[in-house]
Amino acid sequence: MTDRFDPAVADPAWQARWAEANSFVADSASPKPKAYVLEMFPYPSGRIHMGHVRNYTMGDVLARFRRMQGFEVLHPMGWDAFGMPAENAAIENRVHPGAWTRANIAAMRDQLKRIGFAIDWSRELSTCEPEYYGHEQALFLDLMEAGLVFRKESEVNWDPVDMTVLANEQVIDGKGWRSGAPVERKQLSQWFLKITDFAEDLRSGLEGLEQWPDKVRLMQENWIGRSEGLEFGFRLAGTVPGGATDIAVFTTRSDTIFGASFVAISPGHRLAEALAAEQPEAASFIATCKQGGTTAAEIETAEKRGFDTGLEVIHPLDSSLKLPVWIANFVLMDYGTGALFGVPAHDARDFEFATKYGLPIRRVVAASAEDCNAPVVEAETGSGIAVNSDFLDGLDSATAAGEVIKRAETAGWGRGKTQYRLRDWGVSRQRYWGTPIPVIHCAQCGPVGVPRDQLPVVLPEDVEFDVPGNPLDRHKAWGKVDCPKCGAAARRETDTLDTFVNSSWYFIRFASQPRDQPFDRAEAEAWLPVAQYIGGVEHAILHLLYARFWTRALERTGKLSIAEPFKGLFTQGMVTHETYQSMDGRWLSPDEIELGEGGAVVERSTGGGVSRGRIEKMSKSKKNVIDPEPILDRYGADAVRWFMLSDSPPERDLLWSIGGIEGAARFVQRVWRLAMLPTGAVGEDLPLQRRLHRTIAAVGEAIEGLQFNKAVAALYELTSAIEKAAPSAARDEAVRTLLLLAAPMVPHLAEQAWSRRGEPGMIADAGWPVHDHALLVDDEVTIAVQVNGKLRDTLTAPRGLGRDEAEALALALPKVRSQLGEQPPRKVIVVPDRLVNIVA
RNA sequence: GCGGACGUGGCGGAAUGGUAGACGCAACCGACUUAAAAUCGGUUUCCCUUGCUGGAGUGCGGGUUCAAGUCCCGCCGUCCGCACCA
Repeated sequence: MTDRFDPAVADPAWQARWAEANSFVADSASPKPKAYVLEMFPYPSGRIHMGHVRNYTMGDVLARFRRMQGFEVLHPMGWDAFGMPAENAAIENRVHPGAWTRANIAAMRDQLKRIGFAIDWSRELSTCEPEYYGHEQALFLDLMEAGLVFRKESEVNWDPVDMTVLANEQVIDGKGWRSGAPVERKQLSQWFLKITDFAEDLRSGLEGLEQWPDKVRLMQENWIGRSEGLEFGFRLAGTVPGGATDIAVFTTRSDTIFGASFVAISPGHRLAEALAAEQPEAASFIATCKQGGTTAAEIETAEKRGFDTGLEVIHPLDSSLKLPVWIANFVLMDYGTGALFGVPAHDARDFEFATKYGLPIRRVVAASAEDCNAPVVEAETGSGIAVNSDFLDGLDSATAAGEVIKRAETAGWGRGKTQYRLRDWGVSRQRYWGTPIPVIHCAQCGPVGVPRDQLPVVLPEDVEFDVPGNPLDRHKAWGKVDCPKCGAAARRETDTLDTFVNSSWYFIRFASQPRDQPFDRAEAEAWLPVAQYIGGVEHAILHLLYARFWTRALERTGKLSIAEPFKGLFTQGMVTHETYQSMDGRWLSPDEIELGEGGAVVERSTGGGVSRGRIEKMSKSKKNVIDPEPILDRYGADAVRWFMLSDSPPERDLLWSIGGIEGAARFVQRVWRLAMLPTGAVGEDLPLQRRLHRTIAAVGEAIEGLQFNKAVAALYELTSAIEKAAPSAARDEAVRTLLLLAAPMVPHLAEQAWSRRGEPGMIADAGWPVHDHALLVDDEVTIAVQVNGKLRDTLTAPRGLGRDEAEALALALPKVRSQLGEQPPRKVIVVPDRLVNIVA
C-alpha cells in the first residue's frame, strides 16, 4: 500500500501541537521586528463561507511567511458581533440575540481552527461583550470631551410598522424591506461624529498610502469630494418671512455668475420653512417634495419641480438685475448652503428646470468671443471663454472664476471656499443589539455623559422582541437613572452605536488589551499601523474611512499617535460559482444537478433540463454556494488552502471548481511522495540547484507582493523538476527546501513531512530559505533570433557572449541566411543574452 | 451623467518593450493493472492535406519602434464605484 498523506489525522494533530506550543501567540515585548497582519474580522452569521476561507488563507500565508523571516507576528481574530441579523433571528426564532451570536461564534471558531490558521487566539475578542464595548463607551466619552460628538435633528427613513429607522439599502421601492410598509421620512434627534473636521486630512492622507490599491484611494477621494469655489450671499429685495436678509449660496463656477437667472433653495431650507408657515401653497409643495423615495433610481428619474416664492434677490455684480427665488426639489439641504444660483446655459439641471418653468437661458461661456450669441440648445457644461459677462469677457473659465472670487473678497460680499461632499457620521441606531450610547438625558442639564466609573453601560438581558421597535425603549428599569450632574430623575439614551464604530478600533484592541483601559498607548504603537490589512472591496469606503477617522480622533484626544491605521491594504476578489436554473426558473444548487447524456446538465431528481447561468458570487439566493465544511472533510485543510491560492490573482474573483480542488489535493500527495523518497544519495545536480534557487527567489518575491498564484506556479515547476531529477544530495536538499517554501501555504503537510524526515523542531519555527545569487542564472542562455522582428530561430550560447559574436552566430544560421537571401543586413540589434534582431 | 478597471487557447490565467500561451483545470492518446482507483509519459492557439526555410494570431482600427499583449490615439464590449454634490 502506498503511503499517503492523511489530513484527517495530520490536520488536528498539528493544530494541537501549535496550540500547545503557543506557536502563534504574539509577544508585544519581543525584541524582534514586528509585523501586524490582519484580515477583516467576520460577522458571526453562523457558518464560515468560502470568501472567509480565501481571505484568511491569504493573510495566513503572509503571517507564516513573516514569522519564518524572523518577524514577531501579530495575527489575531475576533468577531464583529453586533448587528441586525441577530435581532432578526431573535424576532423569528425567539432566541436572545446574545445566545444566537455566541453560539455562532463558537461554531465558526471551530471551523476556522480546522483550517489551521496561525492565529493568536489568546487575543480573540468579540465586540458584543462588555469587556469590549465598555471601552468603546469610554472612547466615545473621550470624543465627546474633545468636541467631536454632537446631536442634530436629521431626516431618517422610518418604518412605521417595525417602528425602526431603516438604512437606505433597506428601503425597496419606497417600502420597508421587512414590513413592506411605505417608508416615512421622519425627523429624529441623533448622535453624530464630526468626521468632516478631518475632511482635508483624510483626503490629503490618501497620498501617503502607497500600499493601498489606487482604486480604493480614488473611491475615498471621490467620497470626500473636495471642491473649490465661491460662497456668498444674495441680498433679498424687500422683507421676507422669518426676517432673513440674504440667501447664502456656494458655486464652483463663479465664472458663470452673470448667467444666473434664478436662485433655488432646498425644501428643507430655513427660508422655505419660514415661507411655509405663511403660505399654504409653499407648505404643500414642500410636503410633496418629502414624499419621494431616496433610492438612486427614484432620484434619477425624479422630475425637477419648483415653486416660485415670489421673492427676489439682487445680483451682487449688477444691482439692477433681480433674480426670482424658487424652492426646488433638486437642491440638497446638506451640501453647501442648501441653496444655489441657477445658470441654465451651463448646468444640465438648471437647464432642465429653466426650460420647464420658462426662466431665461443666458449664454456666458462660449468656445470663442465670436460665438457670444450662439443659441444654447443644451446645457454646455465645459469650460471656454467668458462672454456677455461685463469685466470677465474674453477670460478663460478658470481665470474668470478666480477673478470673481478676488473681486468678491476685495469688495467683501463673498469669499473663496473649499467645500466637501463628506457628511458627518450619524451613529445612532434605534436597535437593541449594539453598543449602548453612554449618555443620560436630563430635563435640566441636557445630555450628560455617563460617569466613567459607571462604565460599562451593559445591555440588559431581559428584553422582549415580540413587539416591533427597540426593546430598550420599552425596558422600564434600565432606562430610569438619576442625572449624574444634578441628581434629578433622568432617562438613559436608548439608541445604540452603529456597528461601524465597533470595527473602527478593534485592530487597536487586538494590539493591546489591558483590563482597565481601551488600550495601552505604548503597546498599541509598538504594533501599529497594521502592516497588511486584507479584506473585501465592499469596505473600500465606509469601514476604511471610519477607521482612518477614528485614528485621527484618538490623536486629537491625545490617546494614540499614529498617522494611519493601515499601512498596506489588499482587497481580495470574491469566490464565484456557476449558477443553474431549471426550465421553470427555479435556482438549483450544484448538488441538485448532474451531467446527463451527451454532456448536458440535468436536474438530478427530475431529469429535467437545466440551463447554466452566469458565474456569480456565491449567494444563497442563487443557490450556488459551496459550503467549506464538507470540502474540508473530504480533501483536508491544505488542499483547500492551496486551491484558494491557485489559479486566480488574489485581487480577482476565484472560480470554484471541483477540478480545481482535486488538482490541489493531487499536489499535496505529490509533495508527500517527494518528501518520502529515500534520502542519503550523494552528488551534485547543478540544474536542479539552479531551479531551486530561482524558485526560492520567485516564491519569496511572489508572497511579498501577495501574488500567491505566482508562488503556486513556481512551486509546481519546482515539484516537477524534483520528480524528474535523479537521486542526489542536491535532490534531498531541494525536497527539504520545497517543504519550507510550501509551509506557509500547506502547513500541515509541511509539518508532517518535516517530522517524518527527522528534521528537528517544527517547520513553523524554521527560517525562510535564502537564495544564492550565483545560482539564479544559467551559464547557457537561449538567444532569440529575429529577422525584421519575426522569430526565425534560436541559438544556445554561453552567458555573456559579446555583441559581435552573437551577431556572427545569428547571421550564420541557415534559416537566417535563407530569409536574408543575397542582401546584406541593413542593421543588427543585439540584446545581450536575449535576442538578435536582423533588419533586412 | 461622472470616475475607474478589464478584454490573451475549451476554461482560470503567465509574460522588466525582446522566443506569447508559464502553471493549473478540462479533453484526448498511451503505459501500469484481470479491472478500477491511484500514479506515470505524451498531445492540445488557429489555418493550409503535411512540414524544424509555411501562414496568421493577445476585442476592433490606426500610430510610435529594429521589435508592441505591453506605449500612444480612436472605437467596441464587459464589469465595478459614485450619482440632482451646485
